[in-house]
Amino acid sequence: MRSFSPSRPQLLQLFNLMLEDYGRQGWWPGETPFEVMVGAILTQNTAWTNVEVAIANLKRAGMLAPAAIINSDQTELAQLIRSSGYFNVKAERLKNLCRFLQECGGEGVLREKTSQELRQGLLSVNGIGPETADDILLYAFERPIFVIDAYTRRIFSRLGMCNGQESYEELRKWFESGLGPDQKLFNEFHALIVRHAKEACTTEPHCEQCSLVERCLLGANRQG
DNA sequence: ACCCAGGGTCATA
DNA sequence: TATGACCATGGG
Repeated sequence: MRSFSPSRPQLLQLFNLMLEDYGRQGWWPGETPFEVMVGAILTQNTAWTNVEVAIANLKRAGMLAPAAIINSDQTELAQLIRSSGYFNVKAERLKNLCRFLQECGGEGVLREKTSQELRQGLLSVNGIGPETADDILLYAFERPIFVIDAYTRRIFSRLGMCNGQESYEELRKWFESGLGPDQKLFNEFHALIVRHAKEACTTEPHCEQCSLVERCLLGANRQG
């Protein structure tokens, strides 16, 4: 079992192939950084379509703001986000996020912090784990942090580039050092991974209509 | 009826 | 450190 170590050209090749197939994804779907943060928590292990309903409910109720969420009744908040699943857990997590933002002095103050400080702060919030923290860092604070998720593991396992057992940090560090700090690239790359996983590289053991592996290998051979 | 979805926490060994 | 239980709705 090899460690995860695809070459930089391989990664860029893969990125370009997916970009040709799907085009730009325009992530994250959300009008404000705060909406992105809320979405990051609500979409935990949940289909995005279910989250859209929940966010629409929050907007309609005037609840899509830190102060409103902090001051809301948790049971009431949970009902608004019911469609996103785990609603009791997530209602508490939203409150935890908002308290964190408030305690830190607000979004503007956080924007002055380094990515490492910000990441540690987010991870200290109960209910925000590595992936949610990195969603927020990349898509709400526009930091060059590469998001790892189950889709990333699935796709790179099928490409034979990893064994699927690597730790979150191991994979993240590899992408970040391999690609260099490039927020725009990380943004589009992760979005394309999600798109490709849903569209072609599904839970079926092999993706029939997915020619990515072959095309990626062809590209690699052509170059070396 | 079953599986999956843009995870994370907590208890246990 | 590494599993397993738990959280829960909605679509295929």
